[in-house]
Amino acid sequence: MKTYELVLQRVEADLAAGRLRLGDRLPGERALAAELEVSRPSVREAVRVLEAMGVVRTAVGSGPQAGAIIVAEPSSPLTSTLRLHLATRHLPMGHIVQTRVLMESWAVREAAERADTDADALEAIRRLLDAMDEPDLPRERFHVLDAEFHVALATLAGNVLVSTIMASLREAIHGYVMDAAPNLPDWPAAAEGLRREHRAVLAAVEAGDGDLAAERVAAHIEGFYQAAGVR
Amino acid sequence: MKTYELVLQRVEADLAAGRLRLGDRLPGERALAAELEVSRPSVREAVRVLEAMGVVRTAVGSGPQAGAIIVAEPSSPLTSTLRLHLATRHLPMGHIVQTRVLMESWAVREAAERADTDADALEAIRRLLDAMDEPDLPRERFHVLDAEFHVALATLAGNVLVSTIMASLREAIHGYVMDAAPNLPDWPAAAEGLRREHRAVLAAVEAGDGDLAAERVAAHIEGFYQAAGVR
DNA sequence: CAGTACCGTGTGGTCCGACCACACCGGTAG
DNA sequence: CTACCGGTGTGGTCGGACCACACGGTACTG
Repeated sequence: MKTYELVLQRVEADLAAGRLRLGDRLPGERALAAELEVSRPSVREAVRVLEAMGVVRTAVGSGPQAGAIIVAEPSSPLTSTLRLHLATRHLPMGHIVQTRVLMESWAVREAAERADTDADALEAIRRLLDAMDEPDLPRERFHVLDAEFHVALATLAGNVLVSTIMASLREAIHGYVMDAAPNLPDWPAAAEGLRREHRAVLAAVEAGDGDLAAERVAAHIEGFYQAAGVR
Repeated sequence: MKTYELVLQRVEADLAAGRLRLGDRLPGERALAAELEVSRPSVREAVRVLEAMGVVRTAVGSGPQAGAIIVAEPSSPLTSTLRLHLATRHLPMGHIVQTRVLMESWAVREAAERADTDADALEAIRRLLDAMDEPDLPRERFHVLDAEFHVALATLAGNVLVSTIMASLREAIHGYVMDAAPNLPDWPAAAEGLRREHRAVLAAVEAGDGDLAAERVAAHIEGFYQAAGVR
């Protein structure tokens, strides 16, 4: 058992037992080291891992906002882990696209069929689409808004795990999407098509037609990757 | 920019550029520190993060197996991240179950409908189910085999991301399942029911009936969590 | 008395140097 | 030729030190 794992165990146990809650501060690195009878570097390595997992956020200085604060940010670690593994080329892009289709189809079907879908959230999504109608929108900005649209869509289903995974997938592949964008021969026309498809998906959700929404979102995603030749 | 992030960037760039490949060794901690003009502790923190992400595996000693080796193990980091966030109680168990149903339903449907489903994999799954028929099987062992069965099912679909997420979900909640198992009033009868349902799911996959397989696996998962009262 | 500038204090961030346990590998003794 | 055994390089751990920073109370100023 490595020393820093001891620290991790301790923190996880404290979390599970409710001794540490969201917003609480971890004991200082020196205090934790003394308490567990390990060195400060070992504690630091553990804190780094927790930070990489999105469990704590660290800040220097003094006062309530300084130190290692317990947060719940599962998205960023998933994103960086996916990005790293994409970089190793042992995670085929096709599998990521397939997973996106799977999760987003389910999410829009779920959102369309539940009666209590958040009206404010729908309104926010409409505003996103309006922003994408802006002429002369830089490509980068378009793709960022596109990503926000898809994540917002997935969030409608009300499952934090699904929307977190969706957000991570989208962020992790953002760079690859941007690299592939020049492959589209006629960008203005392609963007127009994407806008139309977005509206169509949203319309199906609002109409409560889950099957149609799922079908449209799947075709939308697969169509884009095929056209852009992302691989 | 924190110093250890510099090291992370360097490694990710090397991976993306193909200068580091699976099985390669990272330069030694001292060498890396000298090369990037940072201290060894900073390098160590970065290596820890990479290890936590499942990108490298470290070992002491000398020779080809020592040092930090590039691996592709996306499952373990997902597992521990999920476990940690589960412990923070900001990741409802219900959402995890829902996600499992979503992904496993898709996986068995996919497996049932593709012609080239691996016969060896199916045979391995049958052996798993045979092992679960063993009388006097300890509960812990039963649940481990159960988990292996579900992960193997998900792997049939041939999507590494889906099977990885499935494996992580299953592992992350294993402890909670074990804690909840005593809630089942009549364990032998419950185990018998689970065995029957497993066989039925596999039969539907082998028969090529995707809809039936998806329906059965969804009912199986939801039924268990409802009966055991996991929350 | 009110406002402001200032410095003490505790935090994480970074670094250095040292020693340990371990696994391999090559030289050496049998 | 074989078996032993130390050399060597690896990550693992430690203690201590200094830095930059942010807060918070205090002392000074008006």
